[in-house]
Amino acid sequence: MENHSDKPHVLIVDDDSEIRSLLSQFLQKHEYRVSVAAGGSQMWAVLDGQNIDLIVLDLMLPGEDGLTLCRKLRNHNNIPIIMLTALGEDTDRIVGLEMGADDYLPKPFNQRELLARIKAVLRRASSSESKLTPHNITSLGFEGWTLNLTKRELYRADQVLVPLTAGEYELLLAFLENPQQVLNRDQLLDLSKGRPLMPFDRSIDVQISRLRRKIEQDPKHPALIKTVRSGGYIFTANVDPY
Amino acid sequence: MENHSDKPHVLIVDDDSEIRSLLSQFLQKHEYRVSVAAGGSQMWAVLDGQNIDLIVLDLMLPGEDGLTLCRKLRNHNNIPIIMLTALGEDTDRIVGLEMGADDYLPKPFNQRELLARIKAVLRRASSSESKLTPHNITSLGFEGWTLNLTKRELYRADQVLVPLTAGEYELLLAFLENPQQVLNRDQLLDLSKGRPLMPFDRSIDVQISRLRRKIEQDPKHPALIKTVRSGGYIFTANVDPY
DNA sequence: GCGGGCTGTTACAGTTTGTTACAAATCCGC
DNA sequence: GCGGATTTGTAACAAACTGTAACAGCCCGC
Repeated sequence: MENHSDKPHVLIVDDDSEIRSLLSQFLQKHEYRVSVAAGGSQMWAVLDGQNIDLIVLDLMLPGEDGLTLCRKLRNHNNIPIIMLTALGEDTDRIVGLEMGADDYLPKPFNQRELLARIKAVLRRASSSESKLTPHNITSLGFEGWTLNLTKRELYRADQVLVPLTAGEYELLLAFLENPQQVLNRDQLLDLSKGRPLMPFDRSIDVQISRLRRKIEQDPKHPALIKTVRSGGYIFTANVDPY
Repeated sequence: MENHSDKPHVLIVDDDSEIRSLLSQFLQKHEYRVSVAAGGSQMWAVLDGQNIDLIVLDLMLPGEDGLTLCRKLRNHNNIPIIMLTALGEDTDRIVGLEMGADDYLPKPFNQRELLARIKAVLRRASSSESKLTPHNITSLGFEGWTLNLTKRELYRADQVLVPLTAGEYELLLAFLENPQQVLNRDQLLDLSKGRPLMPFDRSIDVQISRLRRKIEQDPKHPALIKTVRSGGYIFTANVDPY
C-alpha cells in the first residue's frame, strides 16, 4: 500500500456522476478508501495530492479518452488500472491490456464482480511488488518533467516524450539523484559513466550542452542545470520520487 | 508435481523390455506412477499425453541415442532427466550433464540406488521450483503478452501464438526473469546460452533484432526491449507470474 | 543426402559519443 | 575599465557502438 492506513485507496474515473457515487458508496462499504474524478484533469489533481493504490478507469470519457489516460498513467507510475468499457469486445480488451491496464470489465457489470477484480489486482500487485518488479520508485519528477526509470524515458510537462540518448539519460539521472548540490566533472563522469576524469577531458561539458538543448527553456540562459565556474554544475530544481 | 495426484509420474525409456518391466514394478511399489517407452518415438507419444515429472533415459538406444534425445528434450521442456549408461566412464557422465541430464547412473545398478537418485532429483527440482522460475508458475505475462513456460510458447494479447525459436525463447526468458534492469551482453549470453562473451561477438545483437521483430509494435522504436548504449539491453515492462 | 529452418558471422549504414578547435564569457590584477 | 589568462559553450569532425541484411554452416526431420 502506498498510503499509511490499511485501507486501499481506489480512484474512480468516470464521467457519469451516478456511477461515481454508486461505486463510491459500494466500495466504501467494503473497506476501501475512495476518491472520484470526472475526467483526466481531475484525475491528475487527485493523483497529485493522494497516494492512490488502484484506478478504475472508464474507457469512454469526454475529452481525453480512457486509453490515452491509461498510457499516460503508465508513463508515470505503476498504479494498477482496471478499465471499464461499454463494449464486451475483445479488441478493446486487447488494446487496453497493451496500454498497460491490469484488468478489464465490460459494462454493464455486477458490483460484486468489480469488487472481486479489485481484490485480485491488488493482491497480484502486492505479491509481485517484491519479486519481478525490483524498483519501488519508477519515476523522478522535477518542474513538471518526469523521468521514467524503468523505461528510461523523459516526458515534458505536457506528457510529450523527449528522446534522450543513453549518455544524456545517465547524466540527467546523476543530477536527479544529487539535486541542489555542486557536482564537479569528476563526480559527474563517475556517476554517469563510471570512469575518472582525464586531463583535458571536456566530454562532460559537451554532454551538458547537449542535455541543456533538450531540457532547458532557453539553453543560452540555463535554469535547471547551472554552471559553477571552476566548480562543476548544479541541478537547481526540487526532485520528487513517485 | 505436474499432475494432480500426489504420486510423481516417472517415464522409463529403455529398449530392454526386461529392464522396463522390472523398474516399472519396483517403482510402482514405491508409490510412483510409471510409464514406459522403448525408444524416442514412443517417448514423444507419452510426453504428449501425460504430465511427466521425471524421465529415466537409457543412453544406448536403437535408432536415436539417449544423448540426442536428451538434448531435444531440453529444447522443449524442463523435465528432470536421469541417464542410464552401460559405461561407468566419466566422459559419458560429463557429456550427459552437458546435454542437460540431472543425474546419471552406471549400469549395472542397484534398484534402490536408482530410487534414491529419483527422490533426490525430484526434491531438487521441486525445491528450485519455488525459486526463480518456479514450475508452479506456468506462465509469465507482460503488456498483454503471455509466455507459457511449460509449452515454451508465446501468445500475443489476442491469444494468437507467435512462434519463437529456441534461441529467441531463451533470450526472452532471460529478460522476463530480470525485468527492468540493464543486462549486458555477457549476462544475456550467459543466461540464454550459458556461454561467455567473446570479442567481436555480435550474436546477441542479432538475436535481439530478431526478437524485436516478433514482439515489438514498431521494431524501429522498440518499447519493450530498449538498448542501453555501451551498457546492454533492458526489458522495460512489468512482468507478472501466473 | 536433401531441403528447410535456426544461428552465428560479416559487412555496411546510421547513431551516439568523445576530441578538438575556436569563440565567448568570466576573472583578476592593475 | 583594460588586457591577458582561464574557463566554458558548442560546432565540426572522428571514433565507437548498434541495427540489420545477407550469407554460410549446422542440425534435424524426412
